Amino acid sequence: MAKKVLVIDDDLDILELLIYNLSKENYEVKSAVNGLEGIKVAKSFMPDLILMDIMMPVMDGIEAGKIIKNTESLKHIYVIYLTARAEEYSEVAAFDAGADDYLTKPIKPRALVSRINAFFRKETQKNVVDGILEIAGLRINKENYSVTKEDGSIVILPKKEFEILYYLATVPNKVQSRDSLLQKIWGSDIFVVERTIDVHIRKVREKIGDKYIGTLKGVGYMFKTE
Amino acid sequence: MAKKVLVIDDDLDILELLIYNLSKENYEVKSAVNGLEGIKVAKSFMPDLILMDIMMPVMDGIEAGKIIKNTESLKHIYVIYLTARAEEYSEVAAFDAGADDYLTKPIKPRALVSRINAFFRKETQKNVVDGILEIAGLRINKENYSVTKEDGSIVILPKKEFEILYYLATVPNKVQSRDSLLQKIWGSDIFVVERTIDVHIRKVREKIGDKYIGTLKGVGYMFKTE
DNA sequence: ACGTTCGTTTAACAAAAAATTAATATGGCT
DNA sequence: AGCCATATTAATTTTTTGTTAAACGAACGT
Repeated sequence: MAKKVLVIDDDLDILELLIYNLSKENYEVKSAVNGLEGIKVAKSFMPDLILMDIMMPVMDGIEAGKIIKNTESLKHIYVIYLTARAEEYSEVAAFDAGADDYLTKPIKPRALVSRINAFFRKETQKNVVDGILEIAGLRINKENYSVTKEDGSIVILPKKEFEILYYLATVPNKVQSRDSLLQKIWGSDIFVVERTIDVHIRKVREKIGDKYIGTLKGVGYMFKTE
Repeated sequence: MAKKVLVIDDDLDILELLIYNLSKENYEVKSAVNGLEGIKVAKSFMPDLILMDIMMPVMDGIEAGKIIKNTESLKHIYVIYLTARAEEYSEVAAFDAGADDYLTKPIKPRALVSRINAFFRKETQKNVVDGILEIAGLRINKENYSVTKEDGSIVILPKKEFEILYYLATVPNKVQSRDSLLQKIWGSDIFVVERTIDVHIRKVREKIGDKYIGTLKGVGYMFKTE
C-alpha cells in the first residue's frame, strides 16, 4: 500500500514539481492550493504526511497547522513546512503551530525525496499505528493500556505506569530526566516529588521485566531497544 | 471449521517450527518453499492467512505479495511477513507489496501463536449483521434490545443500558472514556453527570455478568472479549 | 384520570485501587 | 569506608469507582 502525501502550496510550479517527484517515488499524492482546501482534502484523503507552504492566500500554513493539530482525526499526521530561508521568523511560528519538520526553498528534488523517504523509513521503524507501539519485542497498546510481552502474555497497566512506559517508548534510547517526565506526564503544575517517578518505574519494571527501562544515574530513565 | 494458514519459507527449520506450533493450536496448515509455489498452493487451498518470509529463492515474498494483492481471488487474504530485524528496508518494501502485518525473526513460538490468534479473534469478532452483534459468547440484538447469554437465557435491557453495552461491544477491547460515552449515547448537549454512567454500567453487569465490561481506573470502561 | 411501575438520574457513602510520600536498603564509585 | 543516587518496601493519602437508596417523571394499564 503506497504511502500518501498531501502537498499544499499556492505556487502551481512548485506544486507540480513536488507532485512529479513524489509520484515518481511511488507515493500517492494529492494537492491543495491553500490551507482551507488543504484541511478539507486531508480529512478525506487521510495522508501519512503533509507538505505545506507557509505563505498562502485564504488560509496560511501556520493557521492550517494549528487546526490540524487540534483536530482529533488529523493530529497524528506529520507536517513538514516549506519555508523560504529569509522568513526565518516563520520557523518559530511554524513550530508553535505543531510543525514536525521543515524544508527550505528553493526545493531541491533529490533532497526533498530523500528527506521524505527518510521520514517514512523512520515511521515504519517505529511501528506506531493507532496508538499501538511495537518496539523491542513489546506491543504497547494505548487502546486498552495493555502491554503484550515477548512471550505473548498480556498485562494491563494502571494509568500513570502506562503513560510513563508509553512516553519513554516513543523516544527510545533517549534519556528523559525526571523533570521532563513530570512535565510530559503530570503537566505543568507539578505538586509531585521526583521520587514518585522511581516508584512507578519500579512497578513497570516489575510487570514487564527489567531489561526495557534503563537508569542513567544523575540523569534519568530511558527505554532501551537493545 | 478450522482456520487455514499457509506458511511460505525456504528455511525448512522455520517451516517446521511454524507448522508445528500452528497445528498444535488447531489451525489447518499447508506450506510452500517459495513465492511461486506459495501462490499455486494459495489458489487451491484458499487460506485465511498467509505467513511468508521475504527472502526466498525463485520468487521472493515481496514479489509474491504484489501478485497476491493483484489477484482477485486472493487479494482479500491477510498477509503477514516474517522479517529479520536487520533488513529494515524490507519493511518498507513489504508494506508497498501489501503486507498487512509482519513479525520479526527470530520467531518466538508463543508470540507467534498469540499474534495469529489475535488476528483470527479480530476477524471473527466482526460478526455484526443487521444490528445483531455476536461477541464474546453474547448475542446483542438491537432489534429488540435483548441480550442472549452464554447459557441461552435472554434478558431485555432498558434503552440506556442497552445502548451503552451495544456501543462498547462495537469497539471491543478499546477503552472508552466517560466523556466519549456521553457524547456517543447522550449526544452533544449533556445535562448528565458522568457518574450516571457508573450506575448504568452496574445494572448492565448485574444483568449479563461481570466479566464482560472492564474498568480502567482514571480512563474509562471497556468491553472485553476475554 | 388515577395509581402503579419502570427507567433515568442524582446523591451519599463504602470500598477499592492507584498515586504519592516517607523510610530504609542497596549498590556503585572515589 | 563514606558518599550519593537509586531501588525497594511499607505506609499513607488521594482519587476513582462500586453500590445502594431515593427522587423524579414518563409511560402504562385499568
